[in-house]
This record gives sequence, structure tokens and C-alpha cells, in this order.
Amino acid sequence: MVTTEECARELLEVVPLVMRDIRTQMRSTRTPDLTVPQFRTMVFVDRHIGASLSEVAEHIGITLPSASKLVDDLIKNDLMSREEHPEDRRRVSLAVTRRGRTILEASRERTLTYLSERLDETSQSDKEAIVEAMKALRFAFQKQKTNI
Amino acid sequence: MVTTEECARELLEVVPLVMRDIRTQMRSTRTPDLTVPQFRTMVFVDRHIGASLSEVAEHIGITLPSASKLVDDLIKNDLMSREEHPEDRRRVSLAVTRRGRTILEASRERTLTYLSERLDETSQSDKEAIVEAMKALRFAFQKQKTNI
DNA sequence: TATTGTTATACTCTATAACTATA
DNA sequence: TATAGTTATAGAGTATAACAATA
Repeated sequence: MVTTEECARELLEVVPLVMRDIRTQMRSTRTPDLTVPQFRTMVFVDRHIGASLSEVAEHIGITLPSASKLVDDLIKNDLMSREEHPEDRRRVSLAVTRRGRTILEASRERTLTYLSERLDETSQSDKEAIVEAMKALRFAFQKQKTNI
Repeated sequence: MVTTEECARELLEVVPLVMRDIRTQMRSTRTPDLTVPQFRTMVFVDRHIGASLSEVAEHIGITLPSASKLVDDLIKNDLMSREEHPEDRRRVSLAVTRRGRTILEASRERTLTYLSERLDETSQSDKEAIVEAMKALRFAFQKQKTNI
């Protein structure tokens, strides 16, 4: 019998451990690479072409000013583009540039390779548990936040 | 059949999502609270009284200068203490103060409560998968890094 | 010489507050 | 008035490089 509390305790111990590893890996390559928030932003915009800044902020879970600056830096590096929304001039319409997509893919591949190496000795049943756990966590943590 | 690659892909999508939530929650309370790295540092030192700065840096996964500053701020806030190591004057001997332990426990409780709410609707079998997954991930990601 | 730590400097990520432009 | 976004400012967390003290 696994209690919710035990589950929470494990998450609080292990998630930062894994996250630290992902972050360090993404920052440690020689080639021009992306930080985790930059990576997540680009993945989102790549999947939602024409997304607004508010949508990015909400999805990534940061404030609008933070998102503005994050996107600004990506645009300065020619990884994303920002245009006026055709139907509402207050909004921006974001997209990943060709260069951005190339770098995004390279970054993703490097990180997946790294993670795969980490998981190399993990048993089949543990891998299944990980995939099931991730699905459950995605559901639990993607639920609409009220943001009061 | 779950491939290692699928497993890695899920981790890369979901771990940052959960981590963001934990981070936001820890920073959002009114009472004097801890950031995630501060929390992790204090948990480690609390479990390893007399730990050196190098040990903290290695465990948390940051550089020595970063650890030095992080600990510095904790000491300024009277959450930790730093003394000379009795047998090697180059080393420091870290400990959590009484005040620090109080705040650490309060912060842990708040975060666990928050996470438990998030996991409220998670099924028993999914909770089991999460606990098993966390154990596997702890093993996979705690392995000695070469730090070349 | 090697190890332990600190200081200097810089960049990213984040926030809140105040603002502009458009609807 | 309400919404979308930017700018100003500040603080935490991180890094690399250069340094000091001790072993």
C-alpha cells in the first residue's frame, strides 16, 4: 500500500535530482545549446506555430515579463521569430526559425542520448514503471492552475 | 515493450513540468521559505552534519563557487552555521541551525501537502508506479559522475 | 604541488511594478 | 476598461577565472 504522502516524498527527493542532471547536461555541450526553459519554449512554439506570448508564459509556467525576456533572447539568437498577429495587433505571433529548429533537434537528440545512457541498466519492468509514472504525473501536474 | 528512448522522451517532457510546479510552490508562500537548491542543501547538511562545502557541491550538483555563495546566503539568514574543521583547517564544517531546522521542516511539510493535493486523484496503481519509478530513477541518476 | 574554499564577474531565469498600445 | 506585451529593476542560481590558505 503506497500512501499519497510516500509518493510525494519520493517526488520531492528524486525529481530535483533528475532535473539537475538534465539541466547540467543541456548546458554542458560545446556546441551552441539551449537551456531548459529555452528548450521547453521552443518545443511549445514549434508545436503551436503562431502562439502568443501569453500562451507561452502559461504553458511554461512563468510570468508574462519573464516570457517576454526569454523569447527576446531567443529572437536575438535567431532561434525564433516574432510577428504581429494578423487579427489582433496587441498579440505577437511566434515561430521557430529554420536555424532554431535545427538547433532544437540537435539539442533534443543530445539530451535523449544522454538520458538513454543513464537508463542503460534500468530493467524492463522499471522502464515500464517510469513510463506509466510519467503519464500519471503529466496528468496530475498539467491540470489547470487557478493562478489566483 | 517500452524502449529506453521512449522512457527518455517521457522524462524530458514530464520532469521539467513537475519541477516547475515544485519550484513555484516553494517560492510562493508568504512565510520565510526556501528555494529548491536551498532546501536540498539543508536536507543534505541536516543528514550529514559537519559536511564540507565540496561534499555539498558534489551532492547538489553545482560548482564549488556556486555552493559557496548558496551556503553564504543561508548563513546570513541564520539557517546554517559554518565552522573550521577540527582536523583540516582548509575545510569548513557545516550544520543546520535550530532556526534552520524549524524552517526546513515547515517548508517540507508545506511542499508535501501541496504535492499530495496534486496527487489526490491518482490511482493506487499509478502511485505504485510512481514510487517504483522514483526508486529506479534515484538509482540511475545518483550514479557517480566522472565530472571530467 | 594538490586540495579547499572565496572573491570577482557575468549571464540566465525569475519576479513585481509601472508603463504603452490596442481592443 | 480590459487585454497583450514591454521595460525597469532586483534577486537567486549558476558558471568560469583568478586568488588565498592550508596540507
